[in-house]
Amino acid sequence: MRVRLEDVARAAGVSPKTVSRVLNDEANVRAPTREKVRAAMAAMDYRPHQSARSLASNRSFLIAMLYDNPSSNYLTEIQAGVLEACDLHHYSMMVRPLHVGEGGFVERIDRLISHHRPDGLVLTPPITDHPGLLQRLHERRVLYASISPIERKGTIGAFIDEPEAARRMMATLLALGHRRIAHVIGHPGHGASQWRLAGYRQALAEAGLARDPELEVAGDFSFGAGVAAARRLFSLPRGRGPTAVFAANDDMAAGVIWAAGEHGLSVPRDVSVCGFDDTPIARQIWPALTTIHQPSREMGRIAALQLLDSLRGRGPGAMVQAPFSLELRESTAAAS
Amino acid sequence: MRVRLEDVARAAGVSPKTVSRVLNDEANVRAPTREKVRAAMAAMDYRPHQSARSLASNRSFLIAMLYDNPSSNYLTEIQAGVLEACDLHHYSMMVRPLHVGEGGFVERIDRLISHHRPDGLVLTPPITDHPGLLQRLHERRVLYASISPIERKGTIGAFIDEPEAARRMMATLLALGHRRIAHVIGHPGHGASQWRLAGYRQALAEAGLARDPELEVAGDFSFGAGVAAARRLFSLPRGRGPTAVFAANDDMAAGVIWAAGEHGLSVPRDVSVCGFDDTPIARQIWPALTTIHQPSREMGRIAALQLLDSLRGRGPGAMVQAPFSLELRESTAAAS
DNA sequence: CCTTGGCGTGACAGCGCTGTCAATTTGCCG
DNA sequence: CGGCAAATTGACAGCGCTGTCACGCCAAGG
Repeated sequence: MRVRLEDVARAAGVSPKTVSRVLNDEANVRAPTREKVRAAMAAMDYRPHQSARSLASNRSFLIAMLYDNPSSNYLTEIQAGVLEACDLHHYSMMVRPLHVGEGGFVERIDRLISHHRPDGLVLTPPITDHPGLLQRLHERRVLYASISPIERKGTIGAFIDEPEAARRMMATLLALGHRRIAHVIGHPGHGASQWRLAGYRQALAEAGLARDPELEVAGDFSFGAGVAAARRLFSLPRGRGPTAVFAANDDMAAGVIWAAGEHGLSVPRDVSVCGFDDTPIARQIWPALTTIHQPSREMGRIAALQLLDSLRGRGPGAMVQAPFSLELRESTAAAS
Repeated sequence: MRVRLEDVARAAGVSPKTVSRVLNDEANVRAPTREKVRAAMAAMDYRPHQSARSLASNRSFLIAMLYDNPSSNYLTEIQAGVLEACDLHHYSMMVRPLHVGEGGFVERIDRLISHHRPDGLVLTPPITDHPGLLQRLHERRVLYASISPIERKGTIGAFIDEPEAARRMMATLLALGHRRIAHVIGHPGHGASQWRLAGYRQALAEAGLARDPELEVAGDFSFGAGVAAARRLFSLPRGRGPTAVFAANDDMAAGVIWAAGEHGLSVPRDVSVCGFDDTPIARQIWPALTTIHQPSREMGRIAALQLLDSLRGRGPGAMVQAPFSLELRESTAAAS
């Protein structure tokens, strides 16, 4: 039979309740007692039974991560970060793919919560911004952390300064002499799309350049959208086309480069291309992509830690800003 | 307060134990009773409390998926499949990244099992083939399903006929007139590497072509390894270099195409390139990659279903063969 | 010196479910 | 219709832990 809390208590010469207190880092245990219990736990290699703890304390020690995001690179990074945080506090993590548009989206999550009873959720874009869901979570008093939500106020989690990052990217292109810079916009439901577009526009304005609606092309973060957008851009009459394309993420940038090949354009000689996110694909295409590096894993970790802090009653948790960096690679060059 | 099993029992006019029986699909409940209970459950929107079930029955209703694989595309697919199967049977899934080479690898899993007590595991390559781990799992009597393990005997899970797939790919290249075909080998620890190499060699033999050691280049499934391998291949003197490169996976094939760009070679005009796995990158590079499509998600689902079957005492579970298909795209053409 | 109050600890009763085993009912046969 | 085995149902005692509350102790204040 496995070691139970009761066994530890007997070995340490204290009551089960005291062992429980030590296990849960509760106050009001004298230091020597605490040490004695800790020693007994270690000596007996005691592993608390999570289900029993859950049943008795009405907590699950479980965090659920919800996503509706086609970018598996992004997701595994976030997931790894959340997992690190969970391990640190002996929580488990479960993951759940969803489809925001689908009927019964909120009900599906509701059922998930009833079934698995996670103590908290980690939301990723665009789930972070589903009003119906957020309201339901408030009603049910389910705590959650958000990664890069549109509305940061009153929410805990992690984000980067996206408009600033986009401006930085634009500054780089402008410094290379580009004046006709196109932007391939991300999925309309994502905050990232708005912010990156805003940064793009602001950079143009700051440089004293006029916005050209023809150079702002809709997309949805997918490779295919990048291809489609680029086809339109590269079909523009000479003089009205771009010398540089800033895609709102790497996948679309890869699509743009793909389409450049199709149109017989050489990157970066004929046209510069840059992306955003620094997913592995940025280094796996030719030429390697100039992009903004986003510390996804770190952001997952931070968000989960904030959530865990607030779950364990260690402060209210915060919305933490993470740093980004610009990765200058071979897909950008001076304007010809 | 939430609805408990006892409440359902009262509503249905039976004992709690009978409701429990219905909940667990046990035998020896008369059909009308079963229906009565089912109706009460539905009417009251009863959700069993997993922790209570776990505590009382000593099962966790949890499957853990273990991986040590850098390909996030592959992983999220498998993960999605496993999750589908888990949902079907109201199990939860947890995921755990690991590093096979690291010290304490087996102990780490041991601790994971003690802590979370999963009812079973789903293993992915190369964890499927770690002798120390498998022995430990047998000792602890932990059930597991494997995806594409080297040793299929006595194991449940899913696989595809890899040598046959590799042969099929080679047949395609041979039919295009290629005679000097290189192979970039996968990570030595993976069964897939052996099988794909074996299929490559067998196809050569069947075509009456001699093996050329210079054309079998070591790799490790990473993009970088593809680049390195291709640099060696493309530096071979004229006449000794390949007219086609069959990389053991898509990432390396992408690396080969990348290196081709570097060497001023045009794909597929100067050299044909093909991969294996059909991950998203196969369509996101230019030219799009001819490759073998592997139904990863389906394989994850099948493996998990086999595991669940055997966990729930519904038969012993089996090692199931899944179908593959050859995707002919733009990276291959007739030999020049 | 006696309160008062807070700290440290333990006794006890469940949390919501299932295993065990006994009680009851049913079906079937002679 | 009685008798017996099998099928069906229920009573009860936990699973391993924590919430609640009661108790004993000691320092500080009057």
